[in-house]
Amino acid sequence: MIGKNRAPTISQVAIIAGVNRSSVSRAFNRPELLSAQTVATIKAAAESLGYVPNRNARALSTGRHSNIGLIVPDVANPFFPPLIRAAQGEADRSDFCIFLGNTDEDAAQEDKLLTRFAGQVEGVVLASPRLSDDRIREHAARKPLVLVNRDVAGIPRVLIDSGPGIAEAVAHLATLGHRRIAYVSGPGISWSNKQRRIAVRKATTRLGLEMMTVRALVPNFEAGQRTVPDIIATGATGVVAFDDLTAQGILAGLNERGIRVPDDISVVGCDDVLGAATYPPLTTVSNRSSEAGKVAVALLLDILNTRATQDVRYILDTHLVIRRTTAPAP
Amino acid sequence: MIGKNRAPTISQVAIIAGVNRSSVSRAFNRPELLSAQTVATIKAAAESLGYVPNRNARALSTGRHSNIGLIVPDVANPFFPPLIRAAQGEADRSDFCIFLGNTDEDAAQEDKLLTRFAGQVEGVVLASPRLSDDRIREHAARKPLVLVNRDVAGIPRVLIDSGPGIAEAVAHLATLGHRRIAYVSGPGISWSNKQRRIAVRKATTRLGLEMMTVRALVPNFEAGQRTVPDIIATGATGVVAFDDLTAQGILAGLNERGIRVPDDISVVGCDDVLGAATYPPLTTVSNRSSEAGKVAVALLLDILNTRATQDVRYILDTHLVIRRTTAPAP
DNA sequence: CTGTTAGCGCTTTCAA
DNA sequence: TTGAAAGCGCTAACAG
Repeated sequence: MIGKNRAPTISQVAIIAGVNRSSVSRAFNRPELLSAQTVATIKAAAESLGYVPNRNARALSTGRHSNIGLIVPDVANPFFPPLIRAAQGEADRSDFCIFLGNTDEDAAQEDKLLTRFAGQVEGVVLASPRLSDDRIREHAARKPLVLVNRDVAGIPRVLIDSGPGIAEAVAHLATLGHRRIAYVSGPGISWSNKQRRIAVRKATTRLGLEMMTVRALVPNFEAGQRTVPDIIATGATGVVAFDDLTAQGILAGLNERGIRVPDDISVVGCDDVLGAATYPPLTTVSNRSSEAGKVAVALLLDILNTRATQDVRYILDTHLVIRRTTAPAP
Repeated sequence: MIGKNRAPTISQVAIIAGVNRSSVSRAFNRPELLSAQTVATIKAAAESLGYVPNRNARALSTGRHSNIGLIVPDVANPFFPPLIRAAQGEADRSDFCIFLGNTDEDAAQEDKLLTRFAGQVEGVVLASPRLSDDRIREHAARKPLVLVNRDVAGIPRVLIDSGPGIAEAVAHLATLGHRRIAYVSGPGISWSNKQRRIAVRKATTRLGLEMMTVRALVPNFEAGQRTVPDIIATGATGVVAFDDLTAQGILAGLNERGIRVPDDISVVGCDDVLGAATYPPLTTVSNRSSEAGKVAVALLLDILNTRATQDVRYILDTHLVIRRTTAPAP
């Protein structure tokens, strides 16, 4: 029988150290209130038992769990792992643990996880939530909440603004002589998608280009690939895709039909999650998801510390990363 | 001031429902012990307050947290997100929450997280741990532990065996008439690399093929791309790469030089982390990291339920996934 | 069926 | 500088 022995408690330490339980507690939290002698004895006793404070019990009495929740729509979407990793690192610096939640892009699941986390976390970071604004506000009213890539007034949020990057991308295409630009959209509910579509619209209008929209139902490789006929139908020579996965699918679909990139058509991705790992290497918009994760956690921790609500709207700018899927219009 | 209101407690519900606190508890955990009437009243009261049981407090009294830990070396390594996602899904089915830990491939960090999780989780899944066997055993003695891709006798573990998949790959190439096979290796220190190289060696020997090894220093796109001249130099018509990232780099490097895949040369990857997202879609060896995550959690949950130690050694075989980078030898 | 009574492991006044 | 006692929110015998 392994793993069945209960962890040593504060009382056991107290007994073998010959002190009261409260002293043991102090030895760990406010050692300056105790004589160096006592602290030493207690630490030694604790050490000998392999005692490690039960964070759970501590939380019950203090209300401070030193846990935060992190909820993402899809762990396996390459946009999120860097964000998760950075969030994790930032939490770690403050001795916080992270509860990870995966919602499968489902609002109901978000709700479920949020309530399941209740009572175990001090606050949560909600990345790209699918929940309605109202529902988000309700949750925020119960517990500190930081949003990533969702712009709800009054709720602290960190937003990756693809605007500048997209504007650069369109300008880049215009410079290369492209006059008809197709935007291949992502999920309709997504804040990012709306933002990107608008950015393309604005840039094309300003530069006097034509813009068409092609709909990809979900942001992934296959969906991108399937949009290729529609893209061809638009007669566009420049394509801006919702994200890199979609762009990669488009690349594949184009290649399949013998349409050369960038000779016949130029393609720009968004989020730079594939690095240079496509062929040809994808021109794309930088994503900064890792910074977003770090900042979101830092913000949450700050709110937790100051116990003050902050209506922060933290913007991370993006820029264009030119690789080899863009070239002069044919 | 948002997010400062304490969550409603069982006592508040009890008061407005006009019952004892224990009845409220029963209404949620053992409703069959109460009259339907009482349950209804209580549920209504709870609902009106927005009461949700505090899992933390429950855990303190029952010893069951319904939380597990999941520790991985690097969230951003594409091998892990599917594992994490599947683990999460499996835990979710049993209403378990997951603490996620990232160790940056660092044994000390593993230790740290393991103790930080103590008292908050019932057990943990350790993926590809860097800790010593002894240390792992110590941790396993305190709390149920399931290992992924680490073979320590006596500790329940799930192992992904790339051997069969690689053997299939080589056989597949042989069937297609390839006689000279190049293995593009991964990092020398890696256990997986060793395992895979040996598998290629064994299969080529058995089938009477020639095998050459080409060294890629790190397993990524650029390194793979840089091996192309060496690959060409070997005169091999079939290539087995350490992993998909390397294979993708090779694809790009080949394409750059006008060498057609699969017409001129066949390429096989390993780990199937890219799905069909390369062009041409990559023939590769399945990795099953997602199943590993699912199985590991299921195993852990089972151990938790039965409260019995099980010396399980769960092997996940791999197989060849034939896509479009392999064809008859020229 | 439902209330009473002890705790779970730890922190935190309040006294001494 | 240390101990005593109350309590965080919930569960679990034990009565009734």
